[in-house]
Amino acid sequence: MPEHLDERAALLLKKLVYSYIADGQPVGSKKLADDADLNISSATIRNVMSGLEKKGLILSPHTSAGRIPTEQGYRLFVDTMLETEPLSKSLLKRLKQELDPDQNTDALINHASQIVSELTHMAGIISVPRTSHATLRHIEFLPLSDQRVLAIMVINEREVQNRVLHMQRTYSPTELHEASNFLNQHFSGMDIFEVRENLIKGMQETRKDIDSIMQTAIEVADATFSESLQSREDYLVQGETNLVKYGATTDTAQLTQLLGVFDHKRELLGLLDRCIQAEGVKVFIGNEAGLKGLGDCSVITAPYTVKGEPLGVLGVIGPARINYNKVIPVVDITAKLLGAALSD
Amino acid sequence: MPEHLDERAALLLKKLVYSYIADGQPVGSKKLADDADLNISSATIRNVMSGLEKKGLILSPHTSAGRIPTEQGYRLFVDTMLETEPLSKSLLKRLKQELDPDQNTDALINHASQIVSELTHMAGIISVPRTSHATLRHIEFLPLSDQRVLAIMVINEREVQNRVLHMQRTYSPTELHEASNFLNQHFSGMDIFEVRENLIKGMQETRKDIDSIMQTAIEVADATFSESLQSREDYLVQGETNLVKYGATTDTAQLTQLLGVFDHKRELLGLLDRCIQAEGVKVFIGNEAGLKGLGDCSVITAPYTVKGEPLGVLGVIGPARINYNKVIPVVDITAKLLGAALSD
DNA sequence: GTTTGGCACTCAACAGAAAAGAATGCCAGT
DNA sequence: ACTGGCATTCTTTTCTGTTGAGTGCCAAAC
Repeated sequence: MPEHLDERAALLLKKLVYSYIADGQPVGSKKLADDADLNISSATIRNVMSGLEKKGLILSPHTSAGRIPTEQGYRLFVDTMLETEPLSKSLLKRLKQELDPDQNTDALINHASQIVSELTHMAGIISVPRTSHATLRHIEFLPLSDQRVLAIMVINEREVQNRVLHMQRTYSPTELHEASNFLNQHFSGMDIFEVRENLIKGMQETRKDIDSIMQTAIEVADATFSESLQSREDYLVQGETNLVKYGATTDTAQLTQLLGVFDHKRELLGLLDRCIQAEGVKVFIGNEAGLKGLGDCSVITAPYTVKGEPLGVLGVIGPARINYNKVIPVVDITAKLLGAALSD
Repeated sequence: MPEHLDERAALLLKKLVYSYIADGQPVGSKKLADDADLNISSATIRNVMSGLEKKGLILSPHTSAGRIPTEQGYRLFVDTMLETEPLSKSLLKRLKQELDPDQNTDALINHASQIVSELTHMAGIISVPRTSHATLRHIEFLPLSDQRVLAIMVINEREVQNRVLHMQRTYSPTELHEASNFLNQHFSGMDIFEVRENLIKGMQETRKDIDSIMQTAIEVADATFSESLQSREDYLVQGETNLVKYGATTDTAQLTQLLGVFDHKRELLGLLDRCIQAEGVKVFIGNEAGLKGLGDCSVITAPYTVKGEPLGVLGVIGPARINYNKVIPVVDITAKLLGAALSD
């Protein structure tokens, strides 16, 4: 459809989108004609606009209103005529400060989504990193009351996880201590999957003549890993309330529908998952995202990578009528900084 | 002011509140007269109502509308004529399941606030437990790159915290290992404040002839504690979006104002703090809470205790027009279960 | 042949005015 | 002490006319 667009038509569309983003008001021919840059009359603009409307790039909500961009209009705008503004120095500084590498993974993830939500006034979403290649760094067991054991694992250098385990019998402190020693000596630095496999193999092969330390280690460690390996696929939403504050004009019904999107975890996760492979920023406009209830909304995502490996996706979600110029770089840079912070 | 209320007047107020909670519509004399239970005419009801209005318990938004309860009306209702419904068995079961003691503190806190938010369709708030008497259970240091050290602490039997520390120099793995051993041997079971004091004393007294292990231990541990002791006073809000979905009628301006309350952390924290001492459920109606922007809203809180010691406060916040009968028990029971789960 | 000014037309948004409806307050009767 | 009735008061709704923004089209101008 978008057979090559007239240069002037393109410029007009651009101006229109900018104007609509700024005001939120449908843009009429007169308003565009008043723009000092272009010296053409409103009548001419009307002609061009009518062409744009035929191509499905803009539409008028009703007869006597101006035009607003359609989904495809936004699309074309974002694809071909977007001029992103570089971040201000102060902002960049703040971002770097906030994403200080001296934090554990969870805190980083949290801060990242929080900060984009705050800066863009949209809702921030972030998928937690999939621990695809989790290497065991350190493990420790502590006895609790009632046949329960507290397991603490350090994975991938930095990430600390802990679980409360229900065991079959009571273990003494020394028993547990020796077990963790054993595991740390033999398996530290190995991939967590390998560790598990090794443990299972060890259990089957030498069922009998296994010494009691290793026996303990295997039992407790197996319980730990089997719990922790279950898919940690998840995401985090922050600043939903921005949507309320921002889209003050939109009616409540639409708002509830939008917020309802977050209740369907799976779909949103699917979307994020699809973005993880793509490099750089992706912009979904309106129904492109394939989510119900997202009419007139945009989703902007960027994967964050550690050493070239995409770990997860950072993004924002909000009304289609947003300042793409500013939001896109924010998401982009934040994702990059997050990746850097995580890889440190 | 509430000089003893006529028995009939009280009944009427009760019916009125129920009706208003159910419909959200101002209640007229006719509607109450239609109630089969009371065989009095609407005219009589009007007389009684006029009395109630003089006492400031109800008011009419405008001349030709019915009456709605005032803050004091709600207050009286909650104080003297509330008949809480016991929780359904299935609900209780679900609550117990969700608040399974085999989780770490953070998860429990999270689940608790999530579940009350979900069940009550209000926003859930919960203050994280103040670690007033934090006894050190176990501590572990792991070296990271670049003079950084990962410190892992187990406090109060169950709670795991970790920090990334920036040290003055690089420490070797064995050095750190010995340091943690030293600390575990000498200070395990002590209050964390005491540990810190002891360390400082040790540092001052034996500045010179200290052996290198203890030196390391002191340095690293001091860094850890000084970071971790900073007030962990904080709270968590969950399900703010419920407020949007629920109060569909209210206009956006009021909504934004309400959501703005969560931006003033301090005030809300103050409120929660005040509740921690009170036993049992507390209900704040409207401006009683002393928060700006909370007109027409209620806050319902209940402290959760472990072994009689109040640790924090669980609550919900939402429109004044809520089903107190159901919400109060939910908050109550959840707080109790949470306490039980935490003390296990 | 592109651009422009002019003009008729459409339709949301606004503002009154009128009508409808819901409750109340009061009063007189039971 | 209750009750039914009635005038009164206001909101809510509906209708109506008016205004103004913006379009589409056409014929003239460049």
